[in-house]
Amino acid sequence: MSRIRSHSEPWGSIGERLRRRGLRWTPQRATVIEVLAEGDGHITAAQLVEQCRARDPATIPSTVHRTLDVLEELGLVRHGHAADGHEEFHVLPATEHGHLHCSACGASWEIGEARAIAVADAFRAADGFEIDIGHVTLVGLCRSCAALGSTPGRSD
Amino acid sequence: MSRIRSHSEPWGSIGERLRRRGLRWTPQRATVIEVLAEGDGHITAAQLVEQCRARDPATIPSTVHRTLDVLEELGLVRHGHAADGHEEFHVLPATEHGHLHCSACGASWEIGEARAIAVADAFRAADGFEIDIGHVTLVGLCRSCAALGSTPGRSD
DNA sequence: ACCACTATTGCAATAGGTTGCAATAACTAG
DNA sequence: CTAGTTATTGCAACCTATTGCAATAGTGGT
Repeated sequence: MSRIRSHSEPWGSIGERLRRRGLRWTPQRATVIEVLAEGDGHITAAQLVEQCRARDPATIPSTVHRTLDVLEELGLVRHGHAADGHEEFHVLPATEHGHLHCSACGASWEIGEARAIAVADAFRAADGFEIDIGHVTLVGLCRSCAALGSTPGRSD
Repeated sequence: MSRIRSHSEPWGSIGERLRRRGLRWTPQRATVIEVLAEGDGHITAAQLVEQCRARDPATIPSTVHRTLDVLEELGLVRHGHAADGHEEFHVLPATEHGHLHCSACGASWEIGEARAIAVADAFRAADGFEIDIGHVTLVGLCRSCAALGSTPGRSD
């Protein structure tokens, strides 16, 4: 059995998947993937570099970035953008979901699959647009900040 | 009458508005505002720097960025994020609107006030979230790319 | 008109991420 | 198991955007 907590199935055979495409299985990539497999499915490149360094102090940022590019091509991660526009990565498999950010109190949270699909359906019906709801973090005011009449800040 | 094409009213008295707040009216700020007032209401900081240089080759990027911060505090511009997360500025006054970007063909376009309000209403009703629809560019597949079964690229 | 005050500028230094390239090492074939 | 091929790495140079600070120059008061 796998020793990793989650997403265990698709991660186990990555070495083979890489080799089948003429790519290579390296210790650096193994480190990146270990960290990704143990995380909660959301991570920024900077956080990933930091966590890789905990395992291998020789970790080089550019290698991590390039590994993420490769993993995205393989379909194992997808990048999105946080409220401030910075790149963040979603580790797959993940259910369809979205991110909301309150620009007044700075809170961020997710909307579940049902809501995400409802939003996507609404766009598809109205514009014929097949929205990738998870790609960007939607910004606005949360219920309580809106009720308080808070003004949007510049948290991003 | 004003010589500028659009947004003429709020821009005329900026010098006074700045001074009333203890801020100053400088030639550099005048250059930035001239360019903003003549544009179409959407601009990135880099584009703004470039256009300011056409008028004043001595334009310094950091000055432009800081001027934009001031104008945002005054409520004359609002920043948002393009599909790739880069900052872009909306010149006010502007009607509520949103931006869509197709990750397959790279096209970007706007959704009008009616659709923007409909989206905002839907979020308010479902989540109590007061979405700032114009803040981020929504990414996905346009009608024709979706119909062709295009795969999302990495244009961002 | 001048002065004092201080917001603003311009520059230099910094930070963060990206890119080019020679050296390394993973992989495949024999 | 060995050797050749070439993907990948690590480093350094680079680029864009941000920040600190001394010098400059708008402003309001006299």
